[in-house]
Amino acid sequence: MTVKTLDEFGFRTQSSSPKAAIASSQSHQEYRVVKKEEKWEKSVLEVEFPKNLPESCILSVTYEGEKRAACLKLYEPKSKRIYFWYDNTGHLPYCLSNLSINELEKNISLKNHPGLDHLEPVKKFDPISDKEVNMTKIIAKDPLSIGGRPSGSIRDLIPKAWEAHIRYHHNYIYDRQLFVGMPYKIVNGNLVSVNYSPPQDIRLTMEKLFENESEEFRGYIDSWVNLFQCPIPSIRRVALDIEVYQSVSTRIPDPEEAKEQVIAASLVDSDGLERVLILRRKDVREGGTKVPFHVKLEYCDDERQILREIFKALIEYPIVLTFNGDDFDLRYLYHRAENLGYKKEEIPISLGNEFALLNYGVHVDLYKFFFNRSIQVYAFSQKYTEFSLNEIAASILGVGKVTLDLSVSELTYTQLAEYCHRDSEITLKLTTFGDELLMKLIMVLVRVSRMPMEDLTRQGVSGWIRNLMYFEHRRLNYLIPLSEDILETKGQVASTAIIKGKKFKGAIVVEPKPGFHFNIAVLDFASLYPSIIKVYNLSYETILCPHPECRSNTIPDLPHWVCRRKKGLSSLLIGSLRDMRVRWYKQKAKDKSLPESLRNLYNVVQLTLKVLLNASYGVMGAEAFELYCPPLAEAVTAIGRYSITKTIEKANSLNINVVYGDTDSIFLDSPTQRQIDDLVQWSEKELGMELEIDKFYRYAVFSKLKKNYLGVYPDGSVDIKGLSGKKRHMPEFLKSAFMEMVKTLGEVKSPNDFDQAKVKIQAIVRTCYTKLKNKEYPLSSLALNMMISKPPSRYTKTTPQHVKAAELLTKAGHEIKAGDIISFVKTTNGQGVKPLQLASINEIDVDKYVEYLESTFEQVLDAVGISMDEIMGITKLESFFFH
DNA sequence: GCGGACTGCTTACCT
DNA sequence: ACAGGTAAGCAGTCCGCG
Repeated sequence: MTVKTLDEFGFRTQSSSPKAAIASSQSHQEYRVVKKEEKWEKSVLEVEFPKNLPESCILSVTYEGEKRAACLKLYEPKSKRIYFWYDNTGHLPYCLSNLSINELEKNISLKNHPGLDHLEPVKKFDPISDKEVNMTKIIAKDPLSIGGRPSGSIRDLIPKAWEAHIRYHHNYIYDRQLFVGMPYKIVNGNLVSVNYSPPQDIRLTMEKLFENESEEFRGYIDSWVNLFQCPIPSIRRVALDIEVYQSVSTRIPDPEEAKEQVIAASLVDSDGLERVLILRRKDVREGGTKVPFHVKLEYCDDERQILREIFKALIEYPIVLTFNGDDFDLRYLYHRAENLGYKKEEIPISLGNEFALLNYGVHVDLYKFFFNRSIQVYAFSQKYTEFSLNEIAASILGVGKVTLDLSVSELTYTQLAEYCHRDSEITLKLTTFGDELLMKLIMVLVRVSRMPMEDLTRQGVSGWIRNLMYFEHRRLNYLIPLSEDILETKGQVASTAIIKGKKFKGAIVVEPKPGFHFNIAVLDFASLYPSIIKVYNLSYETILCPHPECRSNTIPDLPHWVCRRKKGLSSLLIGSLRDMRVRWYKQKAKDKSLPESLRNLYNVVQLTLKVLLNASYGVMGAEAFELYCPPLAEAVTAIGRYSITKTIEKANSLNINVVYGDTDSIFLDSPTQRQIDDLVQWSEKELGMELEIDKFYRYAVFSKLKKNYLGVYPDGSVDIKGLSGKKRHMPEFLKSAFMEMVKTLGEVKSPNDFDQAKVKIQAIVRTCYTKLKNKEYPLSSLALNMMISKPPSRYTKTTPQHVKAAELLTKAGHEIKAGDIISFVKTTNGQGVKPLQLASINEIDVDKYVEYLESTFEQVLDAVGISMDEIMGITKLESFFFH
């Protein structure tokens, strides 16, 4: 029997899937896993099914096509295994119509639809009109009948269908109000929630912290505390990586064709087992490196043996980790197995167009998760800037991939083993470092977003927030609105963006006061936009609400008004999450009096909230977001502009000199503690916003440019924002010269020290200049490294320099794909650029590099009263004499 | 036929 | 497929010019 089909995901359907014999909840055997050795040979898993299951955690919810039922994947921590539970409540897919049953019954094609089960009247609360509405629930036998078929789906047969776009397995979670990531039991075949209650001291602290909030708001806080405090089980898992023979070394093997042999695979698990499977081949060179002692090297004469061992792991481990397994490893294995004569039901993988899922456990593709911008920026503070396993592992773990001089096909067995092993070793480590930070982050995100782990790790933050909001709609029996209806009733934006092509006005950037300023205090609003959403009751249903009496409750700078009668959903959700982070988790994460493990946990929650909160405003202004509401997004930024403007006015009235500010921050020149306190109190009282000291600089340097400055902390470390010398694409020689200058500026303690610094900086520039002129820098340090964001052929409007270089590379036989970093140098001949790989030192355009040197240093030096022209004048003169 | 003024494209950054 | 605002460098176009 099959485990599930993936129609629900909108996948290309595999007609059948591997034979994981799983009894239904009606089964009466004891729960235990039976591995039959003879079955293993076919990679077939047999599980006798639990009628009872001790406390287990829901990792995932899917739809099982053959059983026509939702299926839960539960992780039981003692046996460290996954158990399935199928819905036994008779839950069916449905959508909603505003037509009555009578009206719908006149619709012949609906009435005769083979997938139609029955019709049912329901009352829903419509948040847009703020009224109860009568609707009809159209209940179907299977999800595809509602929607998803190219034609003839129920949702296409009626004039307007609500909630028909929601994936069935998500819908099931909402209707059952399932807490994914939380503990449940199976008792007599039924799913039973295990109640968790946080320790009393935490409950009391929360009560105290939020005693002034409404009961409604406190309700949200309570439910979050449960989710965040409930212990997270450590989940048994394995990292998988395969190597494929390459006939042409620059060509990546095609996973759809899977023509070449799988020559190696490694499986590194969380219990310390590390295996490498190596295919014996002809003509493999002898020798090579030593593979670490603890790694189990297994030579296989037949490629099928390798696949069999991998498939065994795929039906054994609750979580399988890969790096790009969706697009490569699992896809390749699937088609390779087919090519080798495996039947579909013998392969424990289900392929979709974009995903590769497992029939037993949960496949987490770490590439997808790390690629998520929110994770990159907010959870890892931009620690990694490229998305290769090597880059990510090197910057997070300090260990990268094994570097190869040859292609994998040319390696000796042990070299190949070492290479392959390292990949899965670091893949696993990405989930174990920092006390399993990443797994915990995923689990907490699963809990907050109420989303299955497979979906969560593959979707963007807008998907998470949508799911969270939908879940809440269902809890309150709110009709989930159609995006088009929000847009129609909430109309157009009222502000104009400064940038062409943008939809509405954004934040204010204060004109910096050029020069250096000693003793700078930087104040900012704690989570400005989420605070605004909370304090101003912003939500798609409260902005421009239908009540005449609310029209006077307007937003500064805009004609929009906000509801007075009712609290907005997103205001409550985002507001409560914001408060949890600011008032509790952020502080606890820093509390040195707590044991490290606890602090760690608080940090995970804090980071999770950061990710969600930072995106909460952005999604409201993103067309692809299902609850997209432009007037709401522009209201947030308008109130933001109002807040910072009023705060600057107040600061000025307190005689504080504001030298710079951006969106939610203000830079104050030598304020007294008293002045700061006054300002903070004023903000709390007049704006209802928490203004706090973010950082303090011994001195800061501003040019006339916005978003460009340098701040020196009291300990001499330097904060650099926006300056060219720090930008990723700048050549290495320039970045290191720039950093030398920065270090010199870090030593400046008082205005008088600039004279001394000037002498040192002059020397730095001189050295750099002479080395350039004498071509003493290695070619690679002269290379600009720029990302190519789309394939070279898609640049139709202009051909930027890095694309020219990419074209030259393509001609030379390299494959260039979107996201690649193109390294190129400036040359005097040809098109003015050449890819690093094809250039030589004597065609370098030295003058161009001198220009870069000048402009980069100028950004900082002009502001501290050091003239770059003067330095360059002297430098050029000197170098003239030296020649 | 050429150079300056201008606009637009692209990337990288800030909040 | 979270937003808008800013900067640098370059590509491409237009216009004037005996």
